[in-house]
Order: sequence, then C-alpha cells, then structure tokens
Amino acid sequence: MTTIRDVAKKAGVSVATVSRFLNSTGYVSQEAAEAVSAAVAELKYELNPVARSLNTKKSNLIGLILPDITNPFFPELARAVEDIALTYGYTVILCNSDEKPEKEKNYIETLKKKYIAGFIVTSNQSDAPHYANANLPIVALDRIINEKIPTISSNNKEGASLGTKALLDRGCKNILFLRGPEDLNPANDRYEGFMETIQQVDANYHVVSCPFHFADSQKIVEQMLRDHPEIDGIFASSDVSAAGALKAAALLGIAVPEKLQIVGFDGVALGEMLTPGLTTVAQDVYKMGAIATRVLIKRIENQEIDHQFYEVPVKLVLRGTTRSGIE
Amino acid sequence: MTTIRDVAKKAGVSVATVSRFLNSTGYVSQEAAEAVSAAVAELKYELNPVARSLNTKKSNLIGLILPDITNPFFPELARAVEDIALTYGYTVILCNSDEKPEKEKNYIETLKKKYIAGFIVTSNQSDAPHYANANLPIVALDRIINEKIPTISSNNKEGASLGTKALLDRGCKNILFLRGPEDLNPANDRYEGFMETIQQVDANYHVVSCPFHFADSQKIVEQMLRDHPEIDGIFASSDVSAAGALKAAALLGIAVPEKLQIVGFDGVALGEMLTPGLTTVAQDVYKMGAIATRVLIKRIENQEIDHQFYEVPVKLVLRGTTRSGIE
DNA sequence: CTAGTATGTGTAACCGGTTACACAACTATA
DNA sequence: TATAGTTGTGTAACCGGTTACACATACTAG
Repeated sequence: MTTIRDVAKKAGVSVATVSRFLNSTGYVSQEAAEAVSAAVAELKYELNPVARSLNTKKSNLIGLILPDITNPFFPELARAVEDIALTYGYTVILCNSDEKPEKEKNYIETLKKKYIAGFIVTSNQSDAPHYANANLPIVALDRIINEKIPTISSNNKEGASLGTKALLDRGCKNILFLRGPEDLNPANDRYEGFMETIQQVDANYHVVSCPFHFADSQKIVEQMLRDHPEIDGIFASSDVSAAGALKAAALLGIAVPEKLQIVGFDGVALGEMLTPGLTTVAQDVYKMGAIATRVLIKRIENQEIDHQFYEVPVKLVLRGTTRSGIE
Repeated sequence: MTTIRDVAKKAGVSVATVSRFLNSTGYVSQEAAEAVSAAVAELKYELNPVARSLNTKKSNLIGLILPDITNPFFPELARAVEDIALTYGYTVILCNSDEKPEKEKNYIETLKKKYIAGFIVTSNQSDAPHYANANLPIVALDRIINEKIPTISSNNKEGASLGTKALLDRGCKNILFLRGPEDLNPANDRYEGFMETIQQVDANYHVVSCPFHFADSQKIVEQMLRDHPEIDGIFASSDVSAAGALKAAALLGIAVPEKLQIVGFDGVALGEMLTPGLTTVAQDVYKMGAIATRVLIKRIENQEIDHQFYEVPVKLVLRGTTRSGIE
C-alpha cells in the first residue's frame, strides 16, 4: 500500500505539502501541486480513510435509523438515502431500531465511536434525549425531535384532506376512518386532516384506531362492516391497512367500489397489485429520503440549510377502489 | 475521551499490558488484570475502533451487496443480516448494486479501504473476478461465484417441483410456467424443477420468459390467456409475477381458482394481501440471511465452516389461488 | 526603507491503538 | 548446577494520515 510518505518522497516535497494539496488546505505552489499530482497518479496513491478519521474525528459514514426495513414504507426511503449518499461520497449504515429507544441509543453510541458523520432518523419515540444530546448532525423524518433538528415530512394533513374529499366527492355518506397508532405523529396529522374535512360536510363517520398491520386491520374492518353495514367508504391511514380493508370487504362479499369505496395512504407498490387497484394518497417517499440526505450532508459540511422544516407534497392516485366519476 | 494511556497510568502499568488485557493476547498477571479492569471501569474507558482498525487493518463492518432493497425479496434478507450481525458486534453497510458490476466493484474498493471485514453478496452477474480477487471473506446468496466462496441458496428445484405438483394434483392440464430472467441462477433452477416434473406426467404446458416485474408480467399473462384460453394453471417463478398473473385474470374476468389456479414463488408478504390469497412456494428468506451472516462471521473469525453450500428448504403455502381439495 | 501581510514549505507531534523486542524472574529438566 | 522454557512487563516503533508551528521569501503600503 502506498502511503502519503511515498508520494512525498516521489514528488520531492514533504508530507505536509502532499496533505495540503490533497485537501486543498493551505498554500501549495503550482510547481509542488504538479509534482504531487504526478506522483499520486504514478503510484496510484489512494488515501486511507481510516487514518484520516483517526485524527480528524470524522468519517463519511451516515447512519440510517429506521424501525424496520421490512415495513414496506422503508425500503424506498433507504434506497433514496443510499443513492444520494453515494453521489456525495458517503456510505450508509443500516440500523433497525424496532422503535426501541435502547437500540437507538446503542447504535448512536457504537457509531459515534466510529466517528460517524451524522444520522437520519425515522422513529416515533416522542422523547429522545439521546438524539438531542448526540452532538451530531441529525435529520428527522416524519417527526420533530426538537426545533434544532431539521425535519422532513409529507404534507400529511393536506393528504388526509385530499383522501377524505375523494370519498365524499364520490358520494360516500358513511365513512370509516382507520386511524393509525396514536403515538405516531404523521398518523395524528392525518387524523386531524380527516376530522377537519369531514366536519365541514354533512356525513356520518366512524374512527377506529388500527395498527399499520395487514391482518389486524382486516379483522377490525371485518367487524366494523358487520356492525355497521351502512358504511360506504373507508379511508385508511396506510396502504397496508387499506389492503386489509379490501380483503375484509372481499370476504364479506361487499362489492368494491360499487358498494364500498376505499382509499389508502402511502402509495407503496402493493397498491397497484391489488384487485381492484388501490386508490391512495401517495407520498413521495424517495423524494423525502433524498431531501433528508441532502439536508444532512449540508449540515455535516457546515453549509447553510434553507429551512428547518421541509414538507413534501402528496398526490392522490386514483385506481379501482374508488368510482371513476365525481357525483 | 479517555485513552489506553490514561488507563495505563491509572492502573500503574504500561499500555502494552492494558492492550494485552483487553485483547486477551499474551501474558497478564492476575494482579495487573485486576488493576486494569478497575481502571477501565472507573474511567469508563471505551476502546476506539478507528485507532484499532488503523493498525490491525480490520474492522467490524460487513458489506451487504444486493441489487435493490426496493425489491420485496431483499428487505427481509437485510433485516436478517443486520439482526445477526448486531449480535456478533458487526455493523452492516447497505449497498444497492442495480446488478451493475461497476457499482459492485466500486463498493468493494471503497470499503476495502475502510478495512471492511467481509461481504454478503446477492447478485446475478455470472462473472465476477472482482469478488474472486477481493481477497476478503465473502458469502454468496443464491448464486455460486466459485467453489471457494460459500453459497446459501433455497432449494429452488425442489420448490419448483412442489409448486408444479400443487397445480397438477388439483387437476390442471394446461399449465403456463412464467420463467424468470434467463441469466438468473435460481430462476433457472426453478425452470429445471418445473420441466422435470411436468415431463413426467401427461399435461400440456407453455413456458414464457418474464421479468420479476408486476406490470410486465401482467401484460404477458394477459396476452397468453387471450391466445390460449385452455390454460387452467399458472406457475410463476416469483410472487410479483404471480400477482401480475392474478391481476390479468381479474381483468379478463377469469375466475380464480375455479377456472384458473395460480402458484407463486417467494413467500413475500404481498401474497396474503391479495384476493384471493396467493398460493406460493415460500422461501425462508430470513433464515437464508441469518445463515449467510453466521457463515460470513465464521470466515472472518477464521473458524471452520460446516459446508461450502447451504440449501435452505422451501415450503408450499396453500391459499386461495388454488382449490382446496386434491383431485 | 521597513513593517506587515500573503505565499510557500518542512519538521515533528499527534490521533489512539497494537505489537516486536528486550529483559527479568521464576520453574522445570537433565 | 547449568540450561531451557514459561510467565510477565515495559519501551518504543508503527499504522497512515493531519496540522501547529517555525521559518523563508516576496510583495505591498506607509
């Protein structure tokens, strides 16, 4: 392995000059620069990032902390983070937290020892002093940790309003809202959006809390549809829940979208694979991940960031679980 | 930050003794051990992994190279790798290769500079000298790179046979086999398994190549069902393709499973969310990832491994796209 | 003409570990 | 009793970079 000393010798300068040239720090004469450049090329010198880390106390590692990569929302996010990180020369470490503060804390401490550059965090823990005190660049997704930590989020409230209107516009009079976990910020924003919209019109509605889990949602919806046959529209706070609702309807022999219309939230690939295709409020997950990564890297590199809060717009995607015409 | 020198001073010994104690290398007297142990506890000393890496030229980083985490097969794999790695004190770096040898090579080189401990590779590139020459512990999933690299794979051929039989046993006489990409090892094993099984019985069949992609599969199947209305069973080499087939059938108004039965391959979560639920040959993806990680860590730590080739059994999961009784 | 600033470079300490080697003391063997 | 082997420890070099500081030269302004 060629070291900076080999390069210095070959170029006839000191290691300090080589280092200055490589890092564009301090003065280096034209002459010296060329000599070093030539030596680097000739020796095929490549800087050792570990040695550098040891005294700069920095690395180009980014930690991505998410609850569970297995949850269909996260792979696309991870993909975006990795893509963008790569273009800036950063490497992504995957951390599944299972929402456990203990695990998150553990990752943060382990990776701090490796001089990790920063973290992107997707978590629903309402309180997280280990983030606030981490003393590291952090960007949050979907949840505000504190006012100093930039946050990227979908426009959940607006999205919920869109989804609700989609059902109302298509004639629904009795809407079931599948509310997500109550300790989850984005789910609560969606709840607010639904409530504000539904209360402006003359329609009945039910709200049921329901985890973002297929089988549970299916069971809950099945029971609701049995107890309340008048329900003619379901708005689920996640696509997975919506899939559960669709399955429940199928099992009960309720025609979708003729007798019951369903709208989901997320826009994951699953939606188009269902029959009928799932109408949903689609988040631009890739974009969220991309923005989060760019913001984080700016923070890492001490550049100014434009905002503390980025809201990514959502989009209504109409498919087969809603009727085509607006009544 | 407390260093090994602080500990040495506190314990009244040399840094060498501290290091020997921490690494269990060389001789350390009972007395010295206790003094060091006490000093470590008192100073809350934690070893700096970067400094260690610099001269051992080793780290506890594992690279996970996969085509695209967005593909529903991989999140569970990634999860397994991360879980197991964590229990052994390793950290996982996520690398999306998009099947491009260039990207893979780039990751390998970048991470080698960080003294990465080893790689788990899921790739379909048939030729990969950069792996063979990487001079690092590597474990392959689903594909044999060369005889020196341990490989973990599902029993694809056996699985294909199972899936084919499931259709035959339920009365299918005209089976469409959706073969996967032809440059993909596991897909070819499944093809072989299908062919061997179907040729032993008196049944018609068609074979069509078809990427593991929903919309493409749907189109291909739609066309095939139009051209060959006699088809009464479809065996897809992946669940995503099977989902496409199911959608095609729905669009054409063909009753599943009454007129057409469908079996997929993979066992991803999507299967149970479809209506009817997808009968499939399920791979134990988590187990594959777990085994791969354990084998890799054994290689990293120079322990003996049991086999060069691990075949993980598959399981037929019966759901609604096949009829319940065997005829 | 001189002080002050910008330009340019090298020496050597430092980041925080590991380890080769030298050396001491003690035990076992012939 | 001489010799070899085992146990135990410390010094200092080393991994491969960065950077504080000292020093030298050239240029500018007063």
